[in-house]
Amino acid sequence: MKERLRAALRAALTQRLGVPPAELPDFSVEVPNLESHGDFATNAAMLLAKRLRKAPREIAGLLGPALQAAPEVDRVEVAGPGFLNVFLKADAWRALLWDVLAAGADYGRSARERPARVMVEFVSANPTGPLHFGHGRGAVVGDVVARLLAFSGHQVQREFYVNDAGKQVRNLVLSMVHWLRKDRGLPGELPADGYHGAYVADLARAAPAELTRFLPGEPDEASLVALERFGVAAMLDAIRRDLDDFGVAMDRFSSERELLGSTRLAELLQELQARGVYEERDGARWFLADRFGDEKPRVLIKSDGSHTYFANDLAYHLDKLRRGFERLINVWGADHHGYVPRMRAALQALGQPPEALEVILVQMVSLLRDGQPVVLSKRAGDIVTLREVFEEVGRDAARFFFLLRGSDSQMEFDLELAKRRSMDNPVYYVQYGHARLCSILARARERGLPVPGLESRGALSLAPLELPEELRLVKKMAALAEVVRRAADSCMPHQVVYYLQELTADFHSYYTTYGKTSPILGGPAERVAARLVLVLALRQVVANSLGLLGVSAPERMESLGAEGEEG
RNA sequence: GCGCCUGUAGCUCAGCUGGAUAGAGCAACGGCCUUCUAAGCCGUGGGCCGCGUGUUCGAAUCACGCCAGGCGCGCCA
Repeated sequence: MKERLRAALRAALTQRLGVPPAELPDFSVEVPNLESHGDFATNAAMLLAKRLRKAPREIAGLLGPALQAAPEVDRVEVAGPGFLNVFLKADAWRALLWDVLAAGADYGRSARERPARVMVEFVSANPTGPLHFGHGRGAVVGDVVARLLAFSGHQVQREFYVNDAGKQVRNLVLSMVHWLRKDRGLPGELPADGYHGAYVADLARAAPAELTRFLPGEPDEASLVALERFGVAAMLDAIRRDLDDFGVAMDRFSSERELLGSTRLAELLQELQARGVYEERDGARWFLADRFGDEKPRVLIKSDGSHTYFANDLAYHLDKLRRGFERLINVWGADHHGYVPRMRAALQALGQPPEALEVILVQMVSLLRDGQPVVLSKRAGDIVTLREVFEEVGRDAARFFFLLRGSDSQMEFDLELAKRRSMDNPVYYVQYGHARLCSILARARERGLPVPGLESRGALSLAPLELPEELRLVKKMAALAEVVRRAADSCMPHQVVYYLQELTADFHSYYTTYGKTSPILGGPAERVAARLVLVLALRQVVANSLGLLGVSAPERMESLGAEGEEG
């Protein structure tokens, strides 16, 4: 509808006001904040005031009739400084309910004229331990951004980059060796950057005997590598399980080590060399990143001949582009932000579009228990794992909480609050909306009331839906596709959360306001039928939205009991 | 010192690419359950949108400068 109004405005501007098509202003067509300002409003007249040397309201008066021509339009008003407010006929809105039922689980999905091939790389935690609490936010944000992109018509691939080649995995295996020796009473110390957690000892003890034959001696390189592979594989398995149980899917785990084995890096270095942006200094090899907007040159090959993490990661990003992905979305912790200009510089230096790389920087999450920060001692190796958190508060609540704030705001995650089954907890509010809708339908069937389906389209009139609250709900449902597209394009999944909260709030309000005077299942049969169509459509929209967040849509929720201190 | 993020109600945060009278939840206070789940609803109070200048028909939103908090500035990952 928005697009049709836009087209009508463009036509009116060129034909009635003689504005050349090339000089059309970039006017808006928006849903206004106030309902009295119509279903849609445009600022076109104000933008043209200067050029046409006319008062905005006068121009608006000329444009109005053009919009009026559309069959869905009820009336058009000139308002305020020169806004055009467009009101649609109620019937035009009501018809949308059938569209919702027809589309079902696909309602809100968009098709793109030109879908982009998008890679979302996220989590990418070192395979040296289980996912900890801090990984949760990036995991959910990446997961939902991927869902949103796919639902809004793009082709999406999700990947986890496995840093299985560097110093960290070496620290892991050395830590394992330390624990093995300790078990046997052999001398030795944990390496300075070693891993303290008890899980490392468990991991070491789980190693098959043939991998620990070097004991009681010191391991040679081959033994170390073998044990390292074992440790990494086991940790990666644990990470996969954590993600799986948290509702986060990956299409592929890309191994840094395997990528190293390919010739990508060598080619890349040659290419940089050929372009004259690669130099040797002090025994190391540098990429002259400062020529491409970064602060300073960056080392690719260290003086000991090993690669920096950056070198390998750059090879990986190039690999993504070669595999045909046009948009590379990475979800990184905000502490890695300094890395962005470096990667962009390198892509640019290699003749790739630097803007292909989009980085979602997620800010820190502080963990609270009952309002007090949870203090963690890194030295003692105590970490709060992601699994502990979602097992404590529940997967739905954990996911919802991580999505509750924009990625670039730091946030607090209060365990007690997330667990609380009360009004403070927004996830239950939304889920309860869905359960309530289901319960109305169940009650209707119990009472033997016919629940209309799509087959009633055409036969059943929706005209009895005349309450302002009912029309408001329909209008909000109409916005889903645009909300999803917007959230996807801007990588802001929290927008869907807010949408969902508004939608369910409108429903709860409608339900309660009329619960006594005009209950959904009361009154004339035609009205009940029409309202059941509204309920069916609402349930679909709520379910689809929850689905996009990876949060379950329960059909019923256990009642807490009104007189409940218990529980 | 330089760079990135943030600063909006008592608290936690929305506010889309500049639009009309700045919103939500929680907290506080007052109401609503014989009838579709009260995990709900209705109402009241609460604001220098960090500060200042600029851009323009119009700024919480854009630009610049300050102030405050967080993070980063390795031949670490």
